Amino acid sequence: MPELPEVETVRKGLSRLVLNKVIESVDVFWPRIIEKPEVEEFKMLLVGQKIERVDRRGKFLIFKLTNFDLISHLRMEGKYEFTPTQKEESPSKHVHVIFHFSDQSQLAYNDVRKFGRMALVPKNQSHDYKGIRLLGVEPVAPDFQVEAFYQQLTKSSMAIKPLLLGQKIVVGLGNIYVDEALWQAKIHPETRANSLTYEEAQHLHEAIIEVLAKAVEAGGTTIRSYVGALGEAGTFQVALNAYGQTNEPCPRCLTPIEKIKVAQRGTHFCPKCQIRKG
DNA sequence: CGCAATGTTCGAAA
DNA sequence: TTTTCGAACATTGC
Repeated sequence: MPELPEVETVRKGLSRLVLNKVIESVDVFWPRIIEKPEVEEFKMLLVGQKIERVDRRGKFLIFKLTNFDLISHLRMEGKYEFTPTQKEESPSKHVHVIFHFSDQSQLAYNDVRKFGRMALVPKNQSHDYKGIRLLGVEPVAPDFQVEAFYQQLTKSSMAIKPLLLGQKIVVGLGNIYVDEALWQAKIHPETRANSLTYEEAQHLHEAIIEVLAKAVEAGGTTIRSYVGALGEAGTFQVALNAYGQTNEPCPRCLTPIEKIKVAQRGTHFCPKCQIRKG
């Protein structure tokens, strides 16, 4: 589910449903989900903690608790499922963590591929956490500036697509929205970052902001529909121009969209609009 | 059966 | 030392 727009939608959903809930107990069925501290301590420290706020940094969710920050990354397929009353049935196959609240409601973490991770760190220390510390800027003004963006691009010989997926320059883009932003900016995904002109960087900068902002506004793009999971705004709320449009006509020039592999990721682009030069 | 899937991390190679 | 590349993580569905 998760690129920035989807994570932001989940954040809003959680803010609505679990704010001020007090954790009574925690179940962990797949210990590797918990990065730190060790599982028993993780469960113990969370008892009695109240959820005061839910924040987001890049694609990371941050639960602001009484005495800790609980960091959660959904990776490829992580989902949160809120249940207002205690559940009778045993948790479904792909639920790996359950937070039980004092009012009998509960929040379950479901993740088919088990790639997601959680970590508990001291209060207000999430910015120091390994995965968060080196993140680039949020893709909104005034954090995200063209001049700085262009300067960063000139420093790398990587193809532009994997560079943007790396989250080191600007956060939030994943495989779907990076294809969309590059299509909108008319830049070939394999173009070397340091061969982009200032003007191309400007177009890309604008495209990144617009693509992500529109998707946030629409509540994210859902490819697979999962009933009952937070952040499932429903179906296809954002029209995709490139991603998943293999052989479909480019909405600008009607040339069939092509699919190639770039840095081991499926990559969709228009061979006419997005000419590779660098 | 083989491959691809909304992401990050780690270690090796350059 | 730094940057870049590819494999690994785990499961499902086409």
